[in-house]
Amino acid sequence: MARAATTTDVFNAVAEPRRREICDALADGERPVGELVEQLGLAQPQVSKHLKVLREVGLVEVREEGRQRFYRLNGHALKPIHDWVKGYERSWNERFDRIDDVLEELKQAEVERS
Amino acid sequence: MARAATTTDVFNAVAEPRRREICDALADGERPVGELVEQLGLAQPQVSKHLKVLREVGLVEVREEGRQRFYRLNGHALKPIHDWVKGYERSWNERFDRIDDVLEELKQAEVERS
DNA sequence: TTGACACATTCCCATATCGGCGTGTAAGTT
DNA sequence: AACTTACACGCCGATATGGGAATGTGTCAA
Repeated sequence: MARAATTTDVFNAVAEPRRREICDALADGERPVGELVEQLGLAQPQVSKHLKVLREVGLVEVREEGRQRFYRLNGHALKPIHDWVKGYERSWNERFDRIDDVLEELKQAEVERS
Repeated sequence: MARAATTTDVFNAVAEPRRREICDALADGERPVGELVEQLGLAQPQVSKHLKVLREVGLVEVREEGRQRFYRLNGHALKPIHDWVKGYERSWNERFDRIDDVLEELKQAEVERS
């Protein structure tokens, strides 16, 4: 078996840096392909291909208007990534250390109560 | 050019489901390879290979003890993913809607003050 | 109709992948 | 020393990739 297709899930789709850049460029509203081509400095076909991948995993949606196609982001599709990573947030977020302290105190209180 | 190496960054390393499973298995403490093999139901060589990828991107670290190698997670390496995804959190987290409301109120107050 | 424009699709190709399988290597056991 | 255990590493093969380049398709303009 080879590596999983980029269109398998959002994790794979977003592993590609250019695809993340596209998301970023789409963060504050829809954009036609041409504008993305300019902004990313990539050839138009590659941008279209990246957009296709993003479409297939539901990260972007298209609106056709004349000969232009406006792509907009569907950030909701990123939730699975967020959900998975969130579990490890404790590693760098010291705010959780304080929660740990509180939990520890509660546990102590429990012990003392029994 | 082909697809970026899995060892390029954490995004690529974690795109592989089994590698995420390994992280999950390591979430609550270090484990020897054999235990991971059991838990994941994968062949030992593949687990070792996955671990190597995770090591190269700094997601896991090893501790040698006799003929065993205990791997532990370094969740901090996931921060880049979290940071990137967090920017889109607004899409699914309604809590941000309330923040938007607050910002709107502040803006209104600013307008009224001037 | 002809042409220009905005994209999408296709072909080509060098490359890295993941799993299967066999083998190396160091540590512990008898 | 011979054997076993716990891993790491190597080779193989089918496959999808991403960029380059060319071509196809639908829309608007003259």
